[in-house]
Amino acid sequence: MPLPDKPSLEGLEEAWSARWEAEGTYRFDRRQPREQVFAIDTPPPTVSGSLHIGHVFSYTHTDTVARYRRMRGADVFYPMGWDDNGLPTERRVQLFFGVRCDPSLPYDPGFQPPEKPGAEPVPISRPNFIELCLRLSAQDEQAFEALWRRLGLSVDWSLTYTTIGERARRAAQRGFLRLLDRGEVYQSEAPTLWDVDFQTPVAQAELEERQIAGAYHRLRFPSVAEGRPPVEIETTRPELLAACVALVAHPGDARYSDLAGTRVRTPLFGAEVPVLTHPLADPEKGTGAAMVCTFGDTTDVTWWRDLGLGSRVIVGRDGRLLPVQWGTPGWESADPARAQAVYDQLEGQTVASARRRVVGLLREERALVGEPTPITHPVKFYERGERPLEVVTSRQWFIRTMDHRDELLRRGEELAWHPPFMAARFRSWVEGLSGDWNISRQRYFGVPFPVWYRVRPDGSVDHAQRLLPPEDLLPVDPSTDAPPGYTEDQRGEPGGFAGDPDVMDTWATSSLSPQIAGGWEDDPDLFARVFPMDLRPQGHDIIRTWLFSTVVRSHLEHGTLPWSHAAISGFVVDPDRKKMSKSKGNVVTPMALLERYGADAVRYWAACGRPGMDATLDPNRPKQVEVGRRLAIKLLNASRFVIGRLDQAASGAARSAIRSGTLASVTDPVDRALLARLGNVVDEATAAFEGYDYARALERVESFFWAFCDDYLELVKIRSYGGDGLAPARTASARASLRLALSAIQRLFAPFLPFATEEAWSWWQEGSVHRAPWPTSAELDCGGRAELLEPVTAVLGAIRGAKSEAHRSMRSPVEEVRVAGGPDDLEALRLAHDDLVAAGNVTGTITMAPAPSLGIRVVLGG
RNA sequence: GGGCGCUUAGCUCAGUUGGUUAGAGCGCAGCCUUCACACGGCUGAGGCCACAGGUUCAAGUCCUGUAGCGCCCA
Repeated sequence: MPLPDKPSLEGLEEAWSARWEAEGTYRFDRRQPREQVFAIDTPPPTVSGSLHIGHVFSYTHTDTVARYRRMRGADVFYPMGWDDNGLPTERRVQLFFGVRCDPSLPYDPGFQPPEKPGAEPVPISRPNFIELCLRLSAQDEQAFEALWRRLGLSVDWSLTYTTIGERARRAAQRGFLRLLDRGEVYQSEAPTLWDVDFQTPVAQAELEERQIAGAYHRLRFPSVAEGRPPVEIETTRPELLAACVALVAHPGDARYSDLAGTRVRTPLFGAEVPVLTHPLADPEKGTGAAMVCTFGDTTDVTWWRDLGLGSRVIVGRDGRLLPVQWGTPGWESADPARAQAVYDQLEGQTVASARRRVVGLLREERALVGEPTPITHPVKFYERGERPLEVVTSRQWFIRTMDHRDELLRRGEELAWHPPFMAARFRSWVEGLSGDWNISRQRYFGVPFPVWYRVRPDGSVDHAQRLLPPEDLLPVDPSTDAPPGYTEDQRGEPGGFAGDPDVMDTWATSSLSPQIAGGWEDDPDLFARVFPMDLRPQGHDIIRTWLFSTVVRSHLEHGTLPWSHAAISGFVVDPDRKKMSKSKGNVVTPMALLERYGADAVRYWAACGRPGMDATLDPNRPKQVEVGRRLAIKLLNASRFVIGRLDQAASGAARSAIRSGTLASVTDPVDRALLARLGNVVDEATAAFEGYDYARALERVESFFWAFCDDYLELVKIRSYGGDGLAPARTASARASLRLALSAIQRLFAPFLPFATEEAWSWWQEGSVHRAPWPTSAELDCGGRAELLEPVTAVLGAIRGAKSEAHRSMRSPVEEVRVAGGPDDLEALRLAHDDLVAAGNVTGTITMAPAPSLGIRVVLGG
């Protein structure tokens, strides 16, 4: 390819991504044995969201490592997945098409969504709804892929998977059935955090605490025994009074030591409840005593469990108060008729309006002490939800994690974390686990549980009588498929079957990403070549979710870690150090940046971010991106210059001799010193990459490159031209050194600036730079001494400084340079004498005198 | 409340077993339109390395404590 007159970054992305795709540059070669493979468990982005700059940031980190490994000769398994499974897609489909899923409707094969979403969502069947989910996520995936290609990710696009695709469904259902078979998954009626808007349970990992405004209501509970004083408690949820089953105080709280074990009556409802002690009762909060309800929050669940209390459930899944019969077992009252009369005013109300009503009633009964005190307090929310979570009791599937905590902690220690301190995130999460992993979701667009139940003769579902499919039938959808041995007309009929209506939590599927991408059981040959994988790259925000759940699944299914290394990326924050988020409105769209500055520039900025460290980005003035763009352009220009020098050799034979010039041609000490210094840089960059520290590698290479351009190129420029009075061997030495250095520099930058390096490489080399071998210090070793360059560049700098201070042109002549220094310095300067004279345009002499330290004086010519 | 991270030039950040006079880029100032590069280049100014103790011949680096910021978990 000819050297361009004026190199440019414009258009490189389109041209080279097309070429890489056509030539299969990043194709995984599945014939390679496991030892040759470097397998990456790439995070599948949620396609219904939008790709933001944080994605670009962390995926670039991974890509630099992938490219490094490929150049080191590894066969890199680097698939992309799309996480289309789950709630975000459902929400997007509902809004985009104006529909809602009604599972009771039959499938309509001819259904077309409305042109424009109407005011009222159109109810459609579950299969129709899922079709729309698939349709929309396919569109989103295309947009995502285009962005990734633009960014230059060296992904093998033939390996792409989705978390709702057939392979994923089969893997998730197979994984579920195997855990069920081994007793590691179980079904249970249990208190569960529930989002009343999303109508779904929420796992511990999806929780978020928010500070919200509330009020302490001080309630007076009369003692059952005559003559004893009442007990006062403070609560933020007076509407749950009917659900109160006990009062608790801290065992060390002297105020309540006499009362523990006595009984009190609930106001309004007259239910007799015990006063108990528990260490979780906080003596600092309110009166020190609290009421235990079934259930106001997770602490209630703990008290209820630890103290073996009965339950009075009053909040339904719709967030409204359930019907209750006072005076029946479990609902005892000193005055059942009155309790019922009170409760009848509350039944069917939302918790918020029930609260107002209860407060009014308490006030009338003088059971409310004083006025409510406004406070802000932490309340648990679903991370995507808008209303506080309720605790409801329902039938859910759980994967056992509590039994395996110690083993999981050991897995965490076994894993190599980059940076190492991220291991603490995993450890503290596992140590703090409070329950097994709830994997049930009452949603539609997810992997269904592959389970049916027998229907009793009376038409009720017998959850104990499960009907399971054999593995070779997977994936199944129990809502449309009949279990083996049954026909569809027996669905819901006495003696027939009923499908499990739930789908799995998204993490229950994406926790199998290594298995899905690696072809677990579907393609045993592939799986053996890639699993366990080498690297899991991801953000630190999902250590407790994705990383944790992947470790759990691999541990339980394969008895191993899913990968040996975890590389954790930080966040992108705005100039005020605020995390970028949609709600703050400080999100940066990556495509605009890529179009404006080019992919290499954006990648440079990303690769400057140390592993695990947050990076700042000012979208109005992305300075590091601008620096990256300058660097990429500089690389093109420097390449053009060096390659142009090589081409200056007149005859074709001489040219090819120079192009293939070997270390043997490098005879000049200055050139040898340069290659020695570069060899050190290669070693440092290699060591940094081996430790997954791409940022350090980049920093080393970049600082060498600037010095190479500023000093070395200037020093040998004249000599590399050859000509009058120059020994041909000295010119040949400069050219060979330039050639060797440029080749190494281009390869060192290739993981960071894939487009500019590939472009410049194509001007003079065969094949892709991304398939070229990573440089080694051995290929640059010609016995040079790197230190030699230091006094030489110091003198060069002094000459430039003198001219700059005198406001002279850099080409202006130098009359005399007087150098004082140690023997090594002076020896180095003697060796570089001719280059210094040429580069500095020294018309007079360079004189040298011995001295303890280096001193330089420059006398400019007239 | 517990854990983790950060605090170095106006800004963004390097600084890896402790070792000369603490680095880079941006920004700023000045200069150079030089035959790779004006989408440039060169030169320069600018720092009590958050604070207080300690270990050491020697501390930005190790230890202890304090403060501020951020994240995670209660």
